[in-house]
Amino acid sequence: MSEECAACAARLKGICGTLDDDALAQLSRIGRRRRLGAGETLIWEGEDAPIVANLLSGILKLSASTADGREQIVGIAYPTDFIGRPFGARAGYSAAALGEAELCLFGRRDFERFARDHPELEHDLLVRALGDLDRARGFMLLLGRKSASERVATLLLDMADRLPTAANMVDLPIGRQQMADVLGLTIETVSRQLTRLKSAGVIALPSRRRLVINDLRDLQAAAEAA
Amino acid sequence: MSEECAACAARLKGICGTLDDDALAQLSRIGRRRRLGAGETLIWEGEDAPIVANLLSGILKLSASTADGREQIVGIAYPTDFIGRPFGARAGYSAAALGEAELCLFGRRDFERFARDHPELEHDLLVRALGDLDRARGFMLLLGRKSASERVATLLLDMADRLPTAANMVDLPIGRQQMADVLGLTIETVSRQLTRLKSAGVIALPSRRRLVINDLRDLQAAAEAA
DNA sequence: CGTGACATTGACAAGCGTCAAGGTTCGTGG
DNA sequence: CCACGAACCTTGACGCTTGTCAATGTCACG
Repeated sequence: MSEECAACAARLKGICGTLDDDALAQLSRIGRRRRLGAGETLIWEGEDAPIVANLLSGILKLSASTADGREQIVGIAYPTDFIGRPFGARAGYSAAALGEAELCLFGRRDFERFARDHPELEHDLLVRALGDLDRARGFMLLLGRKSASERVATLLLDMADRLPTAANMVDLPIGRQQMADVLGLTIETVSRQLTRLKSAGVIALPSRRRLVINDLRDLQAAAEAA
Repeated sequence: MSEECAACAARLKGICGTLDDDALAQLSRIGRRRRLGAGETLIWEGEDAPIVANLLSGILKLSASTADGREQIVGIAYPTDFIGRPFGARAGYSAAALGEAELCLFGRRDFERFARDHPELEHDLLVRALGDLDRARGFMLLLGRKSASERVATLLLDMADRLPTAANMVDLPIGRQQMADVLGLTIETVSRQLTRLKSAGVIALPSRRRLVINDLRDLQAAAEAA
């Protein structure tokens, strides 16, 4: 096992978490580190993606777009998440860094070969894929059937859930435009709904990227109807 | 291997397709057949689903709903598709038969145990899950960013692609309300868009459940913009 | 031939997108 | 430390798309 792997952020919770030292040593031989600058794209929608990766730090957005440029964010990757599409060449969506990010990259073919020899890794990938699928389908309900205010409230709750929170305060990892791209709305509508929730006293927004939840129950109510 | 398995529709393309005769014999011991009547629900959203299944014939809808009853279809299962959520108890969506259906059922726990002992099966499940995930994410773009006419055109193309087609003619497996539930629209909007496409000469609708594509290119164009 | 489910059509209203004009925040360099 | 500029966000006015409500039409089956 490489020095790097031993000290790696993803050693426990990333895809390497299931592997023993021997296997990890093998895997480390086909992997390499890479930094991504803010906004840099790792995978392009529609192209043959020759790589897969494990996200070590930072946040990536996974997005699909129409021919005329409308964009929909179809997933957000957090550290230790697996990125890419093994066992199938064409990428259905782009992956781009929101801010600086660090990854552990693998050639897709190399990785596939390695995975087929390591059932415990494939099991882990399966569990991750099923979780992603559950999340994607939950979002389909939001995108297909929820109103703007329900969408915004749902997203705030989601982020409060998945991000470090102290005393009901969350540092938002994305700006308004990206919230809009996640929710299938425009930036203006997101802004208006945030203002509404603020005026109603449900939340406070002490700065652009900081959220305080004043009344969790009201926010949960707003996420389910209104 | 049981008699039944040998003659089964899913023997080749279902999850059993990867297994050798010995393994299949084992699997057949924990599986059982079941018929579902039209509209019957196999899995309820939010409940602990104790089973998984392989669809043999018929079509199932996978759907999620809001507390106040709005429904979104998050997937459609065709014969040989795998249904259910191994390695996680709570079902994120319901599965119900559209018309008569026949399945091969497994206890979830039994199936999980079997899968962990058969890496080739887990690999197959992984590939299926990744495919489902791609499809779900493609639909997120549709639900978040496409107009009503683009959505309807996209669905028609999708069905023409995945269903038996003869001379540009497709027998639609679902009614207008279910199209609306797939597309995140109302039945009236679906109906109006179909009328529009019909009036434009792009398609013909000789009967409720029968579609003829007159001009494939126009339909493809309609799916991408307008 | 009648009945009920399914589909179409129309009128209207609401919700969200579009366009446009400020306002705020943050980083940079003076 | 302040001033400036750019990016980001908010707010307002308006109109289009789609949802809602209601009436009518059509098909399939008994």
